[in-house]
Amino acid sequence: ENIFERSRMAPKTPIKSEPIDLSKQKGCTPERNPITPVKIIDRPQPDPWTPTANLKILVSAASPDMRDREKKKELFRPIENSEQSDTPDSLQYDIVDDSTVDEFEKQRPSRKQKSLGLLCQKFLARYPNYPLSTEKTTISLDEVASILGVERRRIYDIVNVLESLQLVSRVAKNQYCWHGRHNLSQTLKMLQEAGELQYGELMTSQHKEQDLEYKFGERKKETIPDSQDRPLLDFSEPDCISASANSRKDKSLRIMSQKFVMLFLVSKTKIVTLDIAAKILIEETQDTVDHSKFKTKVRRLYDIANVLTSLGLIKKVHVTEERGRKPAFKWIGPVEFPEKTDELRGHSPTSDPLPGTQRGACAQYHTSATGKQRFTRHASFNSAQPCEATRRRVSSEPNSPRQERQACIVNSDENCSKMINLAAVCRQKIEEDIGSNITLPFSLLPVPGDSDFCVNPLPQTVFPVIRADVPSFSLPNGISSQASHSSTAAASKTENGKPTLVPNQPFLCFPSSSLFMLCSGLQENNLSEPLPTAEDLGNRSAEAQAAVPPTVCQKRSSHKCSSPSASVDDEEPAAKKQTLEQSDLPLSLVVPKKPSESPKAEPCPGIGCSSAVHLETNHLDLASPAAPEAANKESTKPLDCQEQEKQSQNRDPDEPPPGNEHISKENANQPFQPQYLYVQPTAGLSSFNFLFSANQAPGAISLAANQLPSLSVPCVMVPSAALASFPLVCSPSFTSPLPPVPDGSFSTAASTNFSMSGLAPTTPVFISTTAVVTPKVSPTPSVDPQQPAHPALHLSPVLTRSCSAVKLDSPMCMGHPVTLLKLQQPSSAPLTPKSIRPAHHEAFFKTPGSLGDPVAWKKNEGNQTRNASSVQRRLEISSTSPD
DNA sequence: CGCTCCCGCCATGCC
DNA sequence: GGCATGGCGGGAGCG
Repeated sequence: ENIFERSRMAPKTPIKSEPIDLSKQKGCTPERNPITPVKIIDRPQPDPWTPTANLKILVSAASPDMRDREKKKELFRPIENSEQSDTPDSLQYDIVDDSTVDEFEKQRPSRKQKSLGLLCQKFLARYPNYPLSTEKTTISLDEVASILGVERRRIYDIVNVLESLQLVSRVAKNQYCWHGRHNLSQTLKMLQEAGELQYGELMTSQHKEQDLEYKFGERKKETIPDSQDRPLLDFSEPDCISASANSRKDKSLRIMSQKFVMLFLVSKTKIVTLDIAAKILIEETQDTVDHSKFKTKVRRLYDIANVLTSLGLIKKVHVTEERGRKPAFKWIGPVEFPEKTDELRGHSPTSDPLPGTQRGACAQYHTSATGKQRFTRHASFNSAQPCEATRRRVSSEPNSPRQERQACIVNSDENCSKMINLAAVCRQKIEEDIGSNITLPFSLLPVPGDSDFCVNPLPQTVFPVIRADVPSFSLPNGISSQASHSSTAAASKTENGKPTLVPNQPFLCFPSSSLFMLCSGLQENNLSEPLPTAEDLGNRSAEAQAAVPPTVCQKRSSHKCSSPSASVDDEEPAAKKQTLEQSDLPLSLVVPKKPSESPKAEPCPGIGCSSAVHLETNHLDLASPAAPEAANKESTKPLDCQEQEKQSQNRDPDEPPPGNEHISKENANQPFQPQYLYVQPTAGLSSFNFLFSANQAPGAISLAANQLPSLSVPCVMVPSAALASFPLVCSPSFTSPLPPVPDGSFSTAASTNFSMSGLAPTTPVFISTTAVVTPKVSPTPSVDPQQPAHPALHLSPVLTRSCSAVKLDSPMCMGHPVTLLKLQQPSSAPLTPKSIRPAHHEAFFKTPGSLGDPVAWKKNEGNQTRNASSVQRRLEISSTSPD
């Protein structure tokens, strides 16, 4: 044994070659037999090449114990020790150094050397970050395991995480294909988008963990009712939604990894503490997490974190909170992702290195599809699942149980189709939900300054956001192409500091219960996005949804991070801040301060169901939209961010962070806080509640001048029919003389104008305390302007939160679902869809009756405005009414 | 002592 | 029944 060891040692230097050698492996060599290799020993050695190979063999042969012993022995050797000493603790992340690492490890049996992180580094060192697209590198688990001298089990841990980021994909049994980082940015982008949808604002605002935790728990319950953890993005695995999902908690590690990454991407601070992450990730939405489970989750997170650390995506930090110091991880990877669906990176961008890369397919699909595809709802919908099933089967070719993965890889077409299907489904859903009533109802809710929650992030359920362009709203042309253009254009404009978006302000509609948060800074950006016409909505809805929300989120995040370039700088400060302040809470979720407060409390069964449905759709959406989005919108994002920053600067008062808590803090500091938009999808599309932050300073409003009132939009709530009774309420505070925006602008004038053409009759308009938003109702072709009253009808499906809220609060509410106002022109609002609020929603939904008099509302509003001042004003209809 | 997290048992699922 | 995966958590290394 000793001999072996020695031999190893010696070669080690040469070992460096190993990686190279491995490279040889590239080119999927069939040799590598995908077949389950017989245990290491058996497997034929691919490379006799160097002595290393022999070593490998030996190693493989040797039992772990043997190795350990040997290592230990070696340790004792003086020389070796000296060498070892070199390797301080640092297991550097240098991928390249694997050779050194190897040595160290070998030499030292120490635990560290066996760490998964180190192992991962070694693993990564073996493969090029950006492999030539032409070559395929296959990874044989057994080989790698033997080479690295670890058990296969460990390799699985690594591979699963890598797979979650699409750095590798499973090709066959025991065989993975190395993709490298070509797609990493895309993957991250997708995750970010998905994360925004799921976790929405949670992360953005800095909250205390507790809050987060609670929120998460609640959310999950609500939003994710059924789902266990499904891969948000199932890159390779299509199965997510499909039935297979459940089996074996499939790949929970991968899913966890994705979620974990999502948390970072969504988090403003980019710091996530393990415990929060664990709580969030704990499937059990159900009751409080058991301790044991929590513990287990944390262990898993460590595993994931080690791999991510090796990838250079995160680093460990500590967040000090009141409670004490907590372990946390900070995202040090890319924050901004190029818009392009293509590779952002120089590396083989356009051509997807990965044959099956969904993205590529998606992108393509996207472009072409965006043009205008309409999928029949059912058809698409139906097709979707079948597709997957088919896919699996088909893909199953590789007998590996995980055919899915293969499918992904192998069948790019399938992926594309899948994506398409998803998109179609999304649309359908949107269309259905919104249906004739496409009009986006807005519920204006006064935001109480103190409301705990600002925004509740909806974990998953974000529905596709629909952008409504006021002007173009109905325009057929609007289609995706426009949207993309406009969005980009808008973005660019915004960068210039001009709020050009005006005409097309996107609206986000969230069917189910999604909340949107608007950040002042963000708003502009959001606004910047072109509003799609109604049709666009339908068509693009899926895309838009995915795209929009994310964009918003990013923007928010960008606040701090700001531009990508800036991000780096920002990050550190942010981190510091966090540590210093509290912000350490990596994830800032907007959650009701008190869990108890959260209206959601317990998910109502009914709600759960509804939500569940949504979820699925969402998932679908996520997957599909993401890709397309990237192409169209992403471009805007960065810009947005910048703009935001600019804006923020200009605005001075505005605060970047949307989070309520955030707001609270910020508010304290700054008079004007960002406004939020709340969109509550609870009732499904039928009732949308939008909240606009009330805080806007008049000046902010002025921004609106552009047609992009969004920035300044305070809070607008459009109550349901109940509200109808109320014509429009303008917050008194609303002094800003902003030039009334033509249509949807929120300007005061607008408020007066509120009468929506379509909605006018019933639609009540609400204006937040400070600002008034008038949803313009542009005649939306698809939407029924007139139906505003109907929303209730729609509500039924939506029940989810609203229902819960209703249930909780007052059944009455149920009866009156929120009336939707059609916002034709969301334009004004830079809404970011985010999570939904739980309890608060209730308030929203409450009909005036339940709430009390409309007058009461008004009063409330007035009060709120007074009280709330700049701080977030939430529409707390509930506050007054609830009890 | 608490944070990390290695290690490997064993369940799950597919041949 | 064998094998591939991978969930899981005991318990030990480490600071």
